[in-house]
Amino acid sequence: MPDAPRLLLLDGHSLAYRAFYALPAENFSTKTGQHTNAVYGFTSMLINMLRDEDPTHVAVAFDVSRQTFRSAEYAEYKAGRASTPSEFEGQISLVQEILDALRIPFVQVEGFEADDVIATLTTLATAEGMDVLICSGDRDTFQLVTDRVTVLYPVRGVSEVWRMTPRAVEDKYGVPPERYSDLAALVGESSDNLAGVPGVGPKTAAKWIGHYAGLDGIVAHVGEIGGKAGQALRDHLDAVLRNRRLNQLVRDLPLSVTLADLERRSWDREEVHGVFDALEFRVLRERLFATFEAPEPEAESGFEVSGQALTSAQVAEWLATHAPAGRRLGMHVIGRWGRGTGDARGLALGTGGGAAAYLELAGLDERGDAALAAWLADPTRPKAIHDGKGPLHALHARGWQLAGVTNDTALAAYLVKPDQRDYDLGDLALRLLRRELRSDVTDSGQGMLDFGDGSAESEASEAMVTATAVADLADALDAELERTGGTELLRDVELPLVGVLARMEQAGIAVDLEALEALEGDFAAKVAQAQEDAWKAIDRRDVNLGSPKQLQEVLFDQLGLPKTKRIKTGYTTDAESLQELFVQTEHRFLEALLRHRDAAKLRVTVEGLIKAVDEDGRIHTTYLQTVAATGRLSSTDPNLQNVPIRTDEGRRIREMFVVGSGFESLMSADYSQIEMRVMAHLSGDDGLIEAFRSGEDLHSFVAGRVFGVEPDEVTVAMRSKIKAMSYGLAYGLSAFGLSRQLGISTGEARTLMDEYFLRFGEVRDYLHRLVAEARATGYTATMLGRRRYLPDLLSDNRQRREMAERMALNAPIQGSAADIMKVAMLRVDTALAREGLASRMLLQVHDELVLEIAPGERADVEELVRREMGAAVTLDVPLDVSVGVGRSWHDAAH
DNA sequence: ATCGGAACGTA
DNA sequence: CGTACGTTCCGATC
Repeated sequence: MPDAPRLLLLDGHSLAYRAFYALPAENFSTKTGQHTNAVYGFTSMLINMLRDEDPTHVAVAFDVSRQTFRSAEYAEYKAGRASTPSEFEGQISLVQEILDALRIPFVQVEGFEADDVIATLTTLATAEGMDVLICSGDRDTFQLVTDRVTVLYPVRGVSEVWRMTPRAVEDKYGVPPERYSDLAALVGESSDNLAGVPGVGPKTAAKWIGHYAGLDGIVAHVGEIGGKAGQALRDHLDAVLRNRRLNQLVRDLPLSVTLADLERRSWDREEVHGVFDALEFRVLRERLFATFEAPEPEAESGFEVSGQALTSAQVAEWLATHAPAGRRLGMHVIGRWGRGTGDARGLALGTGGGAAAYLELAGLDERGDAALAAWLADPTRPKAIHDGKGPLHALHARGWQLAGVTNDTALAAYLVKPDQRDYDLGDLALRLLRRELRSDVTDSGQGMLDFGDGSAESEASEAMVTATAVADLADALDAELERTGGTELLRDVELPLVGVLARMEQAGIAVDLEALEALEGDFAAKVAQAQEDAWKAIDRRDVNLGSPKQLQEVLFDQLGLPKTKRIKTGYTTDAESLQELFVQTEHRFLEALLRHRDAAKLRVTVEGLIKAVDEDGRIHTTYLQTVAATGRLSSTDPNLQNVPIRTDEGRRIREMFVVGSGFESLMSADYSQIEMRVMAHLSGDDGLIEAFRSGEDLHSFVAGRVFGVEPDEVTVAMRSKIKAMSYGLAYGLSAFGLSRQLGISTGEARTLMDEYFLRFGEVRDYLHRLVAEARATGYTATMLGRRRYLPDLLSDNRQRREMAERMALNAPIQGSAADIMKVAMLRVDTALAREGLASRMLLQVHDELVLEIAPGERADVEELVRREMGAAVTLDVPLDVSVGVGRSWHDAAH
């Protein structure tokens, strides 16, 4: 049975007004200065309603003027309301322009309120057997609620609604919807300037209504009601009856529209574009079209694949037929990989047109191997693959090279939407192709797919479907990247980087395992001693020092120490707070606990590294290229991007990373202050640019300017304050945050920031511009055009919005630095090969590269690295590279 | 067995 | 109430 038709009715004025107060007006205005926050919020709600409720009919009701039959009866009706803010002016007519473009009728009747129109349409619609949804911020509409009529009442700005069903009204107010007006009359409605009975709230009113079956009953028995409340009711009975007359909605207005006029119609694309363009609603327009023109991915079908298992003898011919010059194949490798190596068992190839093939790699003879190797290694034979670094290891392990990869669908999807947590092929196929990774494989040869084993056969089939999907997805993502300006980034940076990273992973870095194990023992002894001391200090041995919960019990219950910062699970026991407590109380337990924390952390770090040492005595990390939303790499299993360096004890761990046999030394090359340099360049700030060009110490230079002293008069304290502030800038640091970090007052921090921006004003302008542009376009972009989408910039939730603003500030800076480092890695890699050097890159730590230097190559490599890293991009400031060399990573530090 | 929170290491 | 990560441990939950 089809669903009953559903009518959605919106109260245009009340929703726009809600939106106006939910979204900050200063963040929503057009170039011409017209504020649009109310229009934006209303339209956003409208889109959500259309999407979530999928109504068959829609209308929006508006108030016409303040003069209504209600104000005629009671001159004070709605009096005392603040006059409409100037920023709200004109926004109602803009809402109506949008409705026109969307072909949604709006209805208004002179002398009546929007709610009366809604009540009338509700009455008409229910008589016709329709379900009705009312979206209004006016509680008077609750009187309309029935089994078939639901009110959606916005709460918390415009992001959430309460669904007021009969049950919900009863639960909330203790009366059924048809008695809600009685309750409101008794209690009063301050927003309408209708006073109720003093001292009577919803609870009392509901009790009376229940007892006397409504307001009529209450009036009939008004003399029986005792107590102060009863007397108050008798004193104010006229007002109550007046309230009741005024809050009664009119359900039989003469209207110029019929229900048939309210049926949803398709809109005119051009007109919608025009209106949204004028309002500069780029993000919202995307959402509108995404919601209504590309319905939720619903798999229409699987992939039609005509596949065959190839014998060695067939490989060359199949490739010649199905991958003629220039024709890209999707590939999928079956195997295992990790820690810089792997193994491949099978390879599936798909044309995307339907033809697919599968090869058992172990079974290939020389001829098949040669044919495959030639195709794989040929840069002019295009391939697409999904997350190809692992498969690359697997192919390398079998002696094959891979070239000509023109798309990696995981990387491409990452560039299109870098905030996703993973890039599962099946999800991408569903989203972009609307197909399921389902096998509709037909056997194109006679029994060619018969491996004599059902599971092998289905594995081969699935692999061919996957290869086909990769081919199709690659095409779709090519188009998507072209649209969003990511083509070059994929082709020139991310794709070539895959091979570089694979070689770095494969190389790994040598460690001194014996020394590492000795270090573990050392740290373990420190942990034991610290634990002993801590236990002794509190005279008990049953406390797990690694358990925040048990620590809270000890610190705040047993020892009665002052409470620290609140967190979800109680009070924090983080190192900073413990340190503060220690300064206050000098309790021995705290000292021992902090010592235990440090040692325990170092011990587990070392343990993790020991576990990660491979048979070749080296640690092979895995770099993730599609994880960090800003474009950085991340390192895992183990993470070699967070090896301690800040403390002496921690640095001992870096001594364990050493040069491997056959090499002469380790070299560390890092960019100094790359993010500040990016900021100087992108902001064009003369002062900051001069700071870098002068070659003086950056923080001293800046401090000198801010404090108005000569560079040699800058004190250590001045420099460190400025250093903290400079670094904080790129993170969206607030005056509050700065004050907390520096231990100064907020006022002092504010003054410091003001002074800073007085001297480096273009930096502030630039940072503001970043956020404003991101708000307008919906995304930020790095120097190489890497985008990050931040829809929360328009959230009505302040916390989310401000978080997004800090992300918008940071993403282009951190991301541009990441771009530069990626280009540098490609250049260094290429130059090492070109110059025939045997030295190689091992690690990348965001702004640092670690290389292993072959005998006699030190000077050449140093020159090469300085040159290539320094020339990765051309900025208005120099890109300084500092280089150090030594037998260990620690010794190579500088 | 799996998950979220807290804590902490890096840039 | 400063961004971006990954790992470990605990303790609740299944």
